[in-house]
Amino acid sequence: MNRAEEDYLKAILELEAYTDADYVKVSDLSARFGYSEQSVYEMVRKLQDLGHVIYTPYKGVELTPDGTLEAIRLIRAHRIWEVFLTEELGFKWQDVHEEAEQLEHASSEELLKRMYEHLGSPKTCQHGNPIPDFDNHYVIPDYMPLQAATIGARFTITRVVDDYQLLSYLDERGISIGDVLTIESYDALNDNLTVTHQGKTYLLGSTLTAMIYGRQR
Amino acid sequence: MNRAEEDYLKAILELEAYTDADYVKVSDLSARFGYSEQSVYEMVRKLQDLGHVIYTPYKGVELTPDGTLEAIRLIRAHRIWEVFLTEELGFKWQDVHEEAEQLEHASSEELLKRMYEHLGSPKTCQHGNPIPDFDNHYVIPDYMPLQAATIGARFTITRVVDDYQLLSYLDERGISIGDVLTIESYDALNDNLTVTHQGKTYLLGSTLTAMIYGRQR
DNA sequence: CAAAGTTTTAAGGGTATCCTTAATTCAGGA
DNA sequence: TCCTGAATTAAGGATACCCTTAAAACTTTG
Repeated sequence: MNRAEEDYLKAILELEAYTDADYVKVSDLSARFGYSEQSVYEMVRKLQDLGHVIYTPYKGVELTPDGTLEAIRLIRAHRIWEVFLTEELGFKWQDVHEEAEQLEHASSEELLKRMYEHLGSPKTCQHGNPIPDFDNHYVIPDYMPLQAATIGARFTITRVVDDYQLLSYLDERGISIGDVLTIESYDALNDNLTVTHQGKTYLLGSTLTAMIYGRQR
Repeated sequence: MNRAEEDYLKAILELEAYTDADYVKVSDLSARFGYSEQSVYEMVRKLQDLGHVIYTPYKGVELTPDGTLEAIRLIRAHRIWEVFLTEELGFKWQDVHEEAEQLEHASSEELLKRMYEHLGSPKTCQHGNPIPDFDNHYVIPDYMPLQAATIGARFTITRVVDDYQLLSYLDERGISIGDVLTIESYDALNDNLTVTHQGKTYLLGSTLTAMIYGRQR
């Protein structure tokens, strides 16, 4: 397992999860990495030879059980590092992605296990994404996007997309996971949602409301 | 700066320090890495083109100021990680070298600065090697090898070579940096030094006594 | 069901980092 | 000083992972 292979496997799992499909298109991987499709084909063939993926022409790539495990291992590593960087070293949550991206490829299982315990075995990273346990149970909870919340509801944020702009916006306003928003109104014309958070009112466009997930009641 | 370049620069600094010479031989680097001499020549030429080293045929390689800084940065990273792994995660000191070797290439300056503070700005790693500060002051203290200690002296361990066998030996016996050994006797025939540590007596061969450094009084 | 669009494969390149084998050049001891 | 062994350079290869351009195969849609 080297860096390139690991990046591909993780990307395949993430795209699978994101698009909710069993197959990931070569063109999607190509777009994701900014590599040519030819390069992706070559790597996909290699990963298939190594038994990590199965590639069906004109359908796409799917992870084998083996490849899934590797990908989950990387996602776990990534999120454990993210927690460490924010919780212990005081990094802002919008600044940890790149660091974790490097570290996840440089840490042994033993190290990650110890880190995980050291951090108190957190169930999610600070973005609200679940941290797969060391038995590789990885279920993505099905939260509701803020976009879909109903007027008057109280909406608890459980997960936000790891997007620099969004995270910075929320950080500046002191909004984080677990906080409650009250849905005040929706302006259909401008596609703006008005919410209140700890006494303050915010106008959120659909770009933001599509990236914030939670539960309403 | 990529992994290969970084490894070379660090190796050059370490070999310079180890052999106490201004120049490092290509053959030494070749032996150190287990690469062919030809490969080392190629990399040395590349590092010279990049301005990190100066290579004088038939003399050897020396680091430029720029190359020295890079190498010191890596050594600092390595040692900061070693402290973290032993102090915070409870790794045994003989088990941290490989982990740190990976992590040192995956951590930004910002991360290292935060780690360093988080660890309480330690002056040395747990092997007693100095951690260069962020102004890149790096002076290797000139300790006496245990080998050279005189009979009857009390010898304080200040540094041990990062060697798996040695570290395991010391770990099993609960001997670490700062501990005091009393030099009992020397058996010239078998080149064995007898020392006592916390009431227990040990017979140390020259392989070990050459890798333990300290101060005597 | 055929054209249009997408996906796949083929062919040929480039760079980085390693390799081996075989000259050639130099330094230091006899 | 000359010779020998060590150090250096040259030449040619391999693999990994990226690239572009272009042809071929397939899918989807009008």
